[in-house]
Amino acid sequence: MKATDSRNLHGHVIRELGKRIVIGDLRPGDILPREEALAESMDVSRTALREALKVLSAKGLIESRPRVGTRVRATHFWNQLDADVLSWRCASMPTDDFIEKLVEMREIIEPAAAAAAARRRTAAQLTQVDLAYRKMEAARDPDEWAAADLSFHDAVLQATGNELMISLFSVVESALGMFFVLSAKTAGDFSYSLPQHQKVLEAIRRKQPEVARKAMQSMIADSLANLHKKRKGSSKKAS
Amino acid sequence: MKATDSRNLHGHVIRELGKRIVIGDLRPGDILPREEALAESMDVSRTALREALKVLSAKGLIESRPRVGTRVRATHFWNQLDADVLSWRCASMPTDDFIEKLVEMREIIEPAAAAAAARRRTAAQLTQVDLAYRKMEAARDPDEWAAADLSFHDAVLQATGNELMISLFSVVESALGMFFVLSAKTAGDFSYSLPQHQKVLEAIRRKQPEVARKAMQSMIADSLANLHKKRKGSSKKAS
DNA sequence: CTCAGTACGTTTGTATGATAAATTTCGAGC
DNA sequence: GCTCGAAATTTATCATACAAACGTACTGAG
Repeated sequence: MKATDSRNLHGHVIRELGKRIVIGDLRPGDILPREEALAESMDVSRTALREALKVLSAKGLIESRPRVGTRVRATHFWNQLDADVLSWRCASMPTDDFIEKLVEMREIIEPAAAAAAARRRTAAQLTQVDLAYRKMEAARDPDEWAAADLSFHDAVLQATGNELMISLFSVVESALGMFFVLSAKTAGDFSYSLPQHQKVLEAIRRKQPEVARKAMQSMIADSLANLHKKRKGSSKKAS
Repeated sequence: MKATDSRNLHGHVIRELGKRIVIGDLRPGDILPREEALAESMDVSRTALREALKVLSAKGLIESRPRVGTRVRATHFWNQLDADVLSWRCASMPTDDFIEKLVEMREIIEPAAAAAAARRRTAAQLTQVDLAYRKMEAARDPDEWAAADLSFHDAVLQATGNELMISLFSVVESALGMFFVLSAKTAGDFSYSLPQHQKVLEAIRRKQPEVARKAMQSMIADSLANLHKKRKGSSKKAS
């Protein structure tokens, strides 16, 4: 699911430089070495390096000008919603601060998506949500449940018919996934939230936006509380 | 404020190809001409063309593989939240459908942002919101008011301290701006929403998230109703 | 002495041509 | 008919050269 394909050489350069910028190894205002020198130091041709620089430039991380060089741009120019930028940040940030921002985004999107899905869903889209719910019901182990859960939320998003919302969710979700998909799988009783999913499903079936919104809201709140409880427990165990 | 710099040659190629893909002139699954042929047809070198292709590839619009060629990817792979992709769509879509999706995003973000701002604002951030409000109060003409209005909403977003939300809003807002910033300026009494802005400001000052959310919600609802009224009026006049 | 204009050097921008790598397709051998 | 390999095509990468842009510094005039 990675955006940059690291099979390719310039993809590797993109990641390498991108990470160094996002992590803070290269800070805003800094001027990168000349293309020739930089290319040599990374063992690629200037052509390949420039292709990478153009991509980073499109992500808003850098800016190149003749004679002056390539400089790292201020963070408010960065394409924060870019899948790569997000994943690079996730790969570096040890603080919980950034995770909370991601969670906040999820808390905003999902209830709104549930409401929109309840308002505008087609019959086919409802079928997809229903199908995902039944897979959750039928899940016998955490792996199956996690996969079905993901497809449930995905089906709800699809039912909104708003590709901007879908895109936003998928970006945030994949970034968040790096953190607590695993902890979700280690839950003792993985199906505790099944009734709440059912409430969301029924509200969407009956086209009741506000009911769907509330149900999704409480579901996320519970999920977060559960996660916090677990984290507290594990940190206790670790200390 | 454009993301792609059309001063450069490859920037021009990016826009040209990007638009043709987003508009639908080149459809998902289509294979582009060979790089050599494409470069010649656009009067650029293969180097410049490839730099453009890499950027479009990073935006998820295309995918290149040896021997197979460069193909347009399915729309669900597109970086829908990319500033360029969004602006290219806005430049083409004649239907109101897409605008409604943008508005929906705005309706989701802004109340949530107001609530988050009320919860976490610093004193300095409050000062900025207050400053913007006073500029709105002092505005004497629609231009001044529009500028102050924008800085008010921007200040609220900044006060959330969540750069993901800021980035999302700025992308959506700049896309929406293409449409109804103008109609907002043609409003007869441009300051009709001042009391509602004050409510938002006061709620943020007093750190009342839910009050701020409601105030922002009703403000947007009014703004939309006003816009619809105007559009209906103008379409009546046109027919 | 100050300011403006111009020439120069450095760095990115663009072009060209060549070679490598990957992958599909086709053919040969079993 | 099936499998494996060779060939052809297209992208991937490289090397080199020149053009354009933009600071910088120098020079000349006021």
